[in-house]
Amino acid sequence: MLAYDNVANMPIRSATDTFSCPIAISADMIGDRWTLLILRELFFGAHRFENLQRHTGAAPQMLTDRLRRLEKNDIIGRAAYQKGPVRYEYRLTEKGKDLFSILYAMRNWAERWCRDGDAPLAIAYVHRACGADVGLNTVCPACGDTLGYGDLKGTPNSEIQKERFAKQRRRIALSG
Amino acid sequence: MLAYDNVANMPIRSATDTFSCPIAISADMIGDRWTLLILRELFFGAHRFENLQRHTGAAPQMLTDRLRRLEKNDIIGRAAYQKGPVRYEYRLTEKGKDLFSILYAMRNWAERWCRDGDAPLAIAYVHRACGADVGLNTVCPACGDTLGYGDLKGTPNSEIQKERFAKQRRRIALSG
DNA sequence: CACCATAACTATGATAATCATAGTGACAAG
DNA sequence: CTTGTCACTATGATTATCATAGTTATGGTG
Repeated sequence: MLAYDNVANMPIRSATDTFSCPIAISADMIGDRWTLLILRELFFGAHRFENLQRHTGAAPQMLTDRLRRLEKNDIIGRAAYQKGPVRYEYRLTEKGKDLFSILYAMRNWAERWCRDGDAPLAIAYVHRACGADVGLNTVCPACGDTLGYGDLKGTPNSEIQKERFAKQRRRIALSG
Repeated sequence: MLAYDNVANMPIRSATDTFSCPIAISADMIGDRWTLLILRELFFGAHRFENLQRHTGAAPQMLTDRLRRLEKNDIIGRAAYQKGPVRYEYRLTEKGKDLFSILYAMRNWAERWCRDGDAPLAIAYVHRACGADVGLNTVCPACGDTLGYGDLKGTPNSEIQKERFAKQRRRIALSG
């Protein structure tokens, strides 16, 4: 990758000044735990406040704050899905959908480096277009297509899912 | 992508329980602004405490804390580069180098969606192996190779760099 | 009409993280 | 024997996040 000519003599940057660096810009917009978990849930099909809260574990003001920021940055849109008591849902914009590549890279990295031994993948993805298991690749190993939002169909590993629910039950039992 | 069967009835998760979700694991390890900026700097060739501080703008305890965490997660290693007064430097492990795909995806996304009009890219990357400009692709548009750590050579846009230095000087002038 | 349920939040007070700034320790050079 | 370098620690103020409870608007049930 790029190397600085003279690292020592580069000027000091302030934390808030992103200086047009694209990584700093991305980090400002989505570089925090809650935002990433919210985005994961939006990609997985949860669109309502309550469900986002449920699946991420975020406190309501945390969620409100992060949703507002995402909306301000045009990553998600907020729209009423019913009148009566007016209720809103959140959906990824095109700009938001394109964050898929980042989330997918995060998933691939963690599955590659943070799995115990030869445990199965948490979620196996199949390329919709050709039916091939994509494994941990960014490009379909069968047909060579690049993989973006909507190109994959995921099936969570059933053992891991069972574990999830078991843990969940245990915690509720202990705390209740 | 995957859709929940019944989003509403999924159990509540706690914030600290990652439930083997690879995105939650990645988010825990690198999902914060400072960590991402530090990683950027490590990829760009800054390895010493002072330079990381200088380029990220992080306060020293912030930097210390993040470096310790990254070390604990085996993303970076700490090694003495001189005796005399013993001084340490930080370098990416193999696990750390593989984070390139995430940082590169973040760069691509921001350059695609957060640039004013037809402004040039902040940094142009060339595929070392074949010499082609890779643009904003994850796969070399000329030879089709996937692009990983070390495969690219970056050249910062000189106008943007000039702007950086100008802004820097202004801020120093104002605050001093 | 009273009462409960649902969903998208807001309010509150305690705890934890982050901030800017200053200081420390180990040495080397002048 | 003072000054400079570099990798940190210490400190006290500010800000963010936490768990929990409450609010608002409505629809359905008895």
